[in-house]
Amino acid sequence: MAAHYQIDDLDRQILAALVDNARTPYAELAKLNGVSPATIHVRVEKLKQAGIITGAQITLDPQALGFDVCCFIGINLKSAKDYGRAIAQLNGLPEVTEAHYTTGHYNIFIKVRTRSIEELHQLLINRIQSIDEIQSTETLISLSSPIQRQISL
Amino acid sequence: MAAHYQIDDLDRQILAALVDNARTPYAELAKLNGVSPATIHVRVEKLKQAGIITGAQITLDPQALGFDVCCFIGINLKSAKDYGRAIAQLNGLPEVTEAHYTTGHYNIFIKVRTRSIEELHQLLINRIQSIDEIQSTETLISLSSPIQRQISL
DNA sequence: TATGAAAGACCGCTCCC
DNA sequence: GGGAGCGGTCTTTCATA
Repeated sequence: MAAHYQIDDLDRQILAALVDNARTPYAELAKLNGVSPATIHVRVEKLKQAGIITGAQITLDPQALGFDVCCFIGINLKSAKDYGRAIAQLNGLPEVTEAHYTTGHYNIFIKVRTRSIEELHQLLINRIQSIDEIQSTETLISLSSPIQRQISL
Repeated sequence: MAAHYQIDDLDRQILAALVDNARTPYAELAKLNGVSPATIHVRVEKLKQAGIITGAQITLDPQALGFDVCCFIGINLKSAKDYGRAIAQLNGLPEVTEAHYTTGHYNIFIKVRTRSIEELHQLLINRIQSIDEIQSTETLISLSSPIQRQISL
């Protein structure tokens, strides 16, 4: 992990291509950048060891799986020191895909996906607002997500 | 895209494994589930055609790349009908990794990554608050992200 | 130390049962 | 859904500057 590895233009090109499609053949990357496949391989290994590339995932379309509702929930705790316990409970809810400890209006900010508004309703009442450490919640429903991407370089 | 394809346990196992590691060999998936590699292949193709698997990405560690600051910004527009133009401008900012059209306190809700607080400051003043259609913004800085995952099945 | 070229192993794809 | 063969890709090794 250590210090930030200084990436160059070639690294940037490789990352951009692999973020777009993790299965891009090294030969293609090599041709696009005018280097040999071995060079691509060396660079990818370096990026992995630098901790920049953390893995490869397939991407799922939540809507195709029936998860039509995406929303953010701002959470206020009764006491800021309850943070750890609250997170542990939220972690047990598969619908929660992100949780952040934030400054600003809320103590914790989470992203949630459910199959329907009804399911969101039940989740909120039965599983989230019932967590002892939570004082109040505020829900922002995402009606559409026009931007969704990884950091660009 | 059409109707939701009904996935079974085998599909779920495959998806879970490939979300964890997109390079998991089909032979391994086959052995784990007591079926043949060809069956895995058929299932993966089916999931792709159903639009459930949308692709494969490498995952980047923003911090290893020097992007240490993650925050959410709630945006209120002067007029809700300016939505499209505001999104178009936000789309031009590489630091913006998500944008949602939301109900609740804000019209638009975005996720942003910068290398430093200073960079966030500049981004806010010079590139975001300077967008004509935007009336006001509210920033929530993420101090840590204890949960970060795709939907589980 | 980083690159270029080539050979080997592995995986995924396609046929047929 | 299972099994075998082909093609392609990744990986490794060696040579080079």
